[in-house]
Amino acid sequence: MSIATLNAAALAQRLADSGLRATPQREIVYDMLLKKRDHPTADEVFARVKAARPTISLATVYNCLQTLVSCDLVRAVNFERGPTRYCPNLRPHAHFHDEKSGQTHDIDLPPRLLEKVRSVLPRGFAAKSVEITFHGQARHASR
Amino acid sequence: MSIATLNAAALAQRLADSGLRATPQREIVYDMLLKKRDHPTADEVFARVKAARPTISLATVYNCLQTLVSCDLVRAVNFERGPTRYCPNLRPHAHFHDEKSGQTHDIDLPPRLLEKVRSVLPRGFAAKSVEITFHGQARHASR
DNA sequence: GCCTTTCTTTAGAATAGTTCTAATTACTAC
DNA sequence: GTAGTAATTAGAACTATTCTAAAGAAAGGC
Repeated sequence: MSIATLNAAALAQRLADSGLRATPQREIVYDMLLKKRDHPTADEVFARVKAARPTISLATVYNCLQTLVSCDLVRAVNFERGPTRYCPNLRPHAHFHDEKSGQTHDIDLPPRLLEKVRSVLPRGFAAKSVEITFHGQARHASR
Repeated sequence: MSIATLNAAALAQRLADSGLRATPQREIVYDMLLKKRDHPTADEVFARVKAARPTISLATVYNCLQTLVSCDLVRAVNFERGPTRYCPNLRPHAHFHDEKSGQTHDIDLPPRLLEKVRSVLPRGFAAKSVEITFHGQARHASR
């Protein structure tokens, strides 16, 4: 069984859990995110998917991305008011946004640190999620 | 000397440092941010300023806010793709975004914690800034 | 297997927030 | 005062995204 098939099965399961259907569009969008994990925008995903399935529409790409986010298979990432970027990395991690190159890097977060960060919240604040973003410059242009 | 006068003087100084002029528009926009620190959007600032100076334009409010941000007197805060919010709190702090009420709360960050967070960056990553955002619900609706 | 219902996709219009443009107005320095 | 620069203004333009309405695909009941 290929990796793609495995992913497709996992995707179908997650979708079913939310009462949604597995469709070719959802599968291909998810596959593209897994294949090149460079935090693409919806437009970039659209371009990549279109190469393999020219009839797909931008609206569908937006729909699929939203669906994947709502199934917790993909994270939506925002820097300032730039276009939303999509990230299939599900481990707890922060993002490093390189202001020169525009590239985004995942930075793994040790669970203990996340706990420490959460612990600064005063009584009465219940956080569902914590987002940590670095802005700066990375020495190595690629990754 | 009143507080507003002090602020105006501080603002004028900061602007001069950047080779910019102190204008009534910049002063009033800054004053409004200091007066009600509820992380208003540009539109909200526009409405508040307009009450005191009806001839101001939305474009000017955007210009002034950008100027204040570039002078490091104000921080721009973004949640997902919502409108940018503005915050005159210059101490290092995180933001708690209450998903129910839409309110934003400042959460002070101990310098040691910020250091710890920065220390997760691998060699080669030079962060100019770190942003920490909590999403969830706060017990007390007001603040 | 057909029919109904529900879900999904699609193209294009619409929207929100922000920035741009070009003209006017206000300062500042000489 | 005049020249040169900076700031403001109204409205157009722009970008990323969502909405709308119609068409297409899949699933369940019988």
